[in-house]
Amino acid sequence: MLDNHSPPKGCGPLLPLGAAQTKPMRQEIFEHVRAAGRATRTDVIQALGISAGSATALTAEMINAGLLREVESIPRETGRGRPAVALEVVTETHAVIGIKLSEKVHSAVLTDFAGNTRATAVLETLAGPKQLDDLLAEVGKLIHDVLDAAGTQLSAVAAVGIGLSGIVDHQAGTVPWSPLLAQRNCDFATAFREKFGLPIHLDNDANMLTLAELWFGAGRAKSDFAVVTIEQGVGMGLVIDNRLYRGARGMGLELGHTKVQLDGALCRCGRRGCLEAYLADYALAREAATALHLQPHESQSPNALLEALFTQAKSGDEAAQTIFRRAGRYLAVGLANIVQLFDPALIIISGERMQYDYLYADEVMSEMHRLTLNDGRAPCTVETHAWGDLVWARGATALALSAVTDQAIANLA
Amino acid sequence: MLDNHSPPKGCGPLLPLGAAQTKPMRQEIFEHVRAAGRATRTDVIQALGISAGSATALTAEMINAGLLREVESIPRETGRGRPAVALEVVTETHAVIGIKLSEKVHSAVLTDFAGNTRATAVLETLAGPKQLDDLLAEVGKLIHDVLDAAGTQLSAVAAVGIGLSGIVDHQAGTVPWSPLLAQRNCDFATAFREKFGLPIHLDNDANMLTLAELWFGAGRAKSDFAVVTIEQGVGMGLVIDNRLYRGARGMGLELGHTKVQLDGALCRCGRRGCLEAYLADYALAREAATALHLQPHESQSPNALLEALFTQAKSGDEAAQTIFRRAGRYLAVGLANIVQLFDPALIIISGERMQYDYLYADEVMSEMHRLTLNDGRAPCTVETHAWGDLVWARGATALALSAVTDQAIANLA
DNA sequence: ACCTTTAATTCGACTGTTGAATTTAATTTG
DNA sequence: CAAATTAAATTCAACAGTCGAATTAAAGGT
Repeated sequence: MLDNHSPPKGCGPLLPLGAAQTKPMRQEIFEHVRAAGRATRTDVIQALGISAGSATALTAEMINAGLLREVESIPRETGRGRPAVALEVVTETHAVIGIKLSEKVHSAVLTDFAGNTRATAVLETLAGPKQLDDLLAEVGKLIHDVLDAAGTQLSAVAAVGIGLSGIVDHQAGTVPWSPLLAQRNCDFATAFREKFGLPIHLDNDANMLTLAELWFGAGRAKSDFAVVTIEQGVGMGLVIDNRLYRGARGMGLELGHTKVQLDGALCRCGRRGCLEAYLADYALAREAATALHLQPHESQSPNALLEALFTQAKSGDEAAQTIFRRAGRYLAVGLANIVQLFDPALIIISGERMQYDYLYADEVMSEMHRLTLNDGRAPCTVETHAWGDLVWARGATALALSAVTDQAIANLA
Repeated sequence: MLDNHSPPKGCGPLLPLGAAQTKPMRQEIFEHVRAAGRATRTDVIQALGISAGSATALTAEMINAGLLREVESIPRETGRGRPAVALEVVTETHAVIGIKLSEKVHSAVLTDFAGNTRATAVLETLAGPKQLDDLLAEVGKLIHDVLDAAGTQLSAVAAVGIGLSGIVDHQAGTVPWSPLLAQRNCDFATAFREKFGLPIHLDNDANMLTLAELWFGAGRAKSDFAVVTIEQGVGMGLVIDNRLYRGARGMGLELGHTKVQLDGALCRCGRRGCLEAYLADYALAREAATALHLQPHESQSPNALLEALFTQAKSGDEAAQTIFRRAGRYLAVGLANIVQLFDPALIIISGERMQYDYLYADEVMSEMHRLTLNDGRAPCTVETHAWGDLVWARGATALALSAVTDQAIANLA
């Protein structure tokens, strides 16, 4: 019957599930109010499916703690019964700063606790890798400027979020590699904390942009979507079940370095056939010289080169058009692969390069749909956002904001 | 100051997080005992970090309910203090059947509540699409056989899990498309329930295999890993945080139809450049005829063709070798893309085709590592398992088993 | 026989939540 | 204008889940 001498080896996963992802109810209420901008207790009760008793107790607690407040003037509507009192986030309690660092320009946004932008700042800078100290000095300048613009001081800031391109370890706060930094494996977070004495949250720029979409943009109403950025490189962010997915080992999702062609075009990373080697600025620029019949020594800035290429293509030049057309086709491949692997309901394409409409042309979309299986289901929607750097910085505020929120709620208990 | 007349639009995700993923503690205890095969209360306390009081109360409750039992004969070890009493799952309470349906042979496994295989059955069948009723008749035969072999009857079975290739909607229990079924959009689950009156859990075969690895195989100790299968098609399963990830819209992860070549080889799906068009059986077979200098009318079974091709390649034939070499290189591309996008700690390659060692050759692995960025981190491990159909069926039992477990625990409260 | 050690149990306390009854604040109606 | 009506918010007893300190249980060591 039962053999006690050979103990069973068992079955099922040996590791426990990731730590409880159930937020305390206080936090869910708070976040619902913030997400709605304003909400009555009844709204909260219905949206979260909680009891009225809990709503009263927990909102009272948070009002008491200065996180929420009742809105004085009720936007009076006709209706019987006791009028509902709207709640809103007390915006003044915590401010956060979000910063996007990039090669030529840094940007910063200061938002209040409700996510409203209070001030912005921009800092032109020299391209090329820098020493960590120099980069932090630029960050200091930015913070100073944005505080100035907001009429506040550093002590009012609860946390800072920073996004930069490259390989960023969000959890550790380190930067294994970035085009902005001369050193490898920078301990960015520690250096920042020493210099500014503020909580810091780092992530790569694609994740920042994805957070911006999740918190402020088209992703707010979607629980699963992907964001693709095409600029200096090709980046990607993914939201699964309303959370930013950072990959199993905390590494970014390197869409730009997925292979779309064996022995294909040469990529910055030294490998061949990466998607980015067909789409990124440098990939177009290096073919542009040929199409524009420039001599090798007639150098221009990459941006000017791309501009010229674009006007050339628009005016009907075959060589210029074929560059964009090929880029578009590979973009379609990249998007199709995302659809096949993640099956998101929405893909958002973003980045300054989106002004070149070859990228969101109908041809690209239809090519993408041709390349994907879709058994009768609604095809994946693709949206294009040609947003500026400030949006990335706002995404960085979202990172800081959510950490500050977690902390503020935890302090209640 | 505060402008009450233009209500804030808010920020942050609008949708709540997915339903609570926190299992009741009873269930965590039960699953830990089952995963360990046998565990004392103290083991449980340490592993789950719970209090001794809870352990006593909850194990007592489950012992009382007949889910767990104390193991009589303690495997006596030297040591002081009160000896710990091991707990184990009461295996007899629930049995489940797992079934893998495929083109030429179906297999079934009957396991007890602890996941031990009690009996197996295999049924040869004709290839080609069938009517749902005919397929269900074959399922009936299989169930009958496996019950016979186990010496039980249908009433002892708590649930059935079935895996089949194609596009399977796990949640709805429907099969939008499968090579096994002549109809599209079969409501398989409903038909099954009507015929057998048993709870049924459907999924595609790649997910079944992935579950098998998670419950019984190399994935048990990993929280994040990918499984790639190469057989008639190329399939993929993904475990994120100890859970099977089914894609944002519940569709499988169609690795086989990711594009690795613009305008590439023709795929079964009618599109060009799909990974599967370079790797799957039919892809190799259609080039095999050329390499083996067969006339078009000299048809063989695909399997025989592949065998012949393989021996030809081994004996040094260039044409045959180049077929395998190309397949291997594209496999490397596919694996590299998985690594870039998901960054798993482990990839398991599985399937009968693994007997052809071109696929797990060192060359393929090193090509894959060449194709991936890895900034100083440990490269992704790749394991190869050439397991038979019964493992897939065992994966199907895992699906049924976890559902039955959820139910049994829920019934306690 | 008595101490030490380890396992398991008991039980009071605490937390987070619910739900019914109640209070509050408005509108509508006789 | 007072009473009825309606809806929002509050109060409060109850309950499930969990913890932790004290206790009991079962062994070995001295």
